[in-house]
Amino acid sequence: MENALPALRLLVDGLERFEPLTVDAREAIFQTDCVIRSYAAGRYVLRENDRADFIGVAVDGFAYSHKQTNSGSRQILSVIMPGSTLVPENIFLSRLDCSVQTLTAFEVGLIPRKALRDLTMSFPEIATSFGTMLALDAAIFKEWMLNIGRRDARERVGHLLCEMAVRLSKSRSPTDLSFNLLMTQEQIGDSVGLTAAHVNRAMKALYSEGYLIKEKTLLKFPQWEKLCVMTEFNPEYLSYS
Amino acid sequence: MENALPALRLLVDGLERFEPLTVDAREAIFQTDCVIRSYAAGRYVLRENDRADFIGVAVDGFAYSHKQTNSGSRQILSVIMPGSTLVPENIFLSRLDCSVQTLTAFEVGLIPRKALRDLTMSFPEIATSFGTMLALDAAIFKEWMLNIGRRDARERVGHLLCEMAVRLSKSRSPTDLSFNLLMTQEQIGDSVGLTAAHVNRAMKALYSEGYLIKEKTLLKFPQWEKLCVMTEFNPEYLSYS
DNA sequence: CGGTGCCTTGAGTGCGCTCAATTAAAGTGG
DNA sequence: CCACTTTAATTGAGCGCACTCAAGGCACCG
Repeated sequence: MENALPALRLLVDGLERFEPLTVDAREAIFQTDCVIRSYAAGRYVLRENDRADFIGVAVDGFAYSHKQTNSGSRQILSVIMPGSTLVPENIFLSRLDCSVQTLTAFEVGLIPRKALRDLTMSFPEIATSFGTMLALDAAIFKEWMLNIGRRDARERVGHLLCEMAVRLSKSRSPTDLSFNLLMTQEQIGDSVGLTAAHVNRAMKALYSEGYLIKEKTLLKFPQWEKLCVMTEFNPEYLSYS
Repeated sequence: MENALPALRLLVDGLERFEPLTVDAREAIFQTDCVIRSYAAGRYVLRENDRADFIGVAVDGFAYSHKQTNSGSRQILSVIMPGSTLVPENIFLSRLDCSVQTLTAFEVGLIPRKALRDLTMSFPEIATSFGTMLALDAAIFKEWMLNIGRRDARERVGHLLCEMAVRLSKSRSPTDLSFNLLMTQEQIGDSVGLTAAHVNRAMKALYSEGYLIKEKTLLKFPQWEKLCVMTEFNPEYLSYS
């Protein structure tokens, strides 16, 4: 498998975000089975209620997890970017509580869940690292609940865009916060509990107030600080120490 | 400390919800320092941004975790009931990403975070159990996001009440789903992203449609199944296997 | 028996929704 | 490279759900 090693390296990097693993633990992860699978944009990678037999690590491309209402309206729960573990909760639970769908062409490394479970039992540091990963994800969930439940449209959309900018910048220069916005306005709406039409109006306002500039798909933040104040975005929750 | 042992027992029960701990692990937890602290209704137990030096286990009474907007509006993130670990994320993170405030008179067992961290490193099963606990909490967060973002007022309130009924029944008879509703309508509103006034109207509708009956604080569900259908409540997410 | 907190209700407003039409952009195949 | 198709963005008109603000009722508590 061509990309199996990079996938495992991404997983290890993710786990070591706060505390380095021991050499043995790292080695054990690299010995793990890992199959690469590719998806076109818009495809399902995981489906709610399926059994969690594999844990995915995003190697390339973007995706999102979501839940749906019977009437068909959708709530996006998280945005998955390269290096993200897909629904890390499923290391500990055997059934999926949400679906994952691709946003772009997407490549995942799939690791058998059982293998990872066994590793958590042999290496407490690995279990703890996964715990930290879950806790960080939960911090984002909480911020999203506040965002969806208690902010108005402009603030919601702005806040989401700030979060994505910071999350994407971790892998790049921390001063240039521009990024390629790959979500449609409908998907943005599904992330923040709004309609596509209203996301459009909110973004129009953000453009005209000078908070955002868009060139093709590249989104720039000419007044980053001011936007953070307006949307009450404080990046700390993305990396609680 | 009078109630230290019951508090630790509750913690062990919580951790063993899916998989039994080994005797050694259980024993190690019981050896842990645990201080009981009591709070009156309406008091803060934990404050956002404080350092997480202790992990709390709810022994008696109810509380909730929340985040606030600068303008003062509040989003409740979770309802804490006897046996709940207060913000289990904080075993893995050293800073609090939300506050905890009591709903009623409240008693917690406080365990030094460092002691629990050390246990997770000595007993991988404990780390894994905490991971499962986080994953179960995350499943509730996700359902709440869907609830807040994509359902109307009546469904939101009904869904929350169904969830509370089931969560409370775990410790009692699973057929009698009635329970003492201790949240004010304002707090319900802060849980589901509505105003107190509108929660009132939604509940009025639920009463008049025969979905709910309230005697004093006791809330009954005369048409449980129908209410579950209406609110799309499916208790599976509370105990994903 | 007055106080205090919560519930209840009304009137009026507005934010975000719905639905539909139009424009723009991105693919796609010849 | 251009017609054709598809998908996304944009905008308007009108509606309605939930909000705001305020008043009144009720229950519990000292």
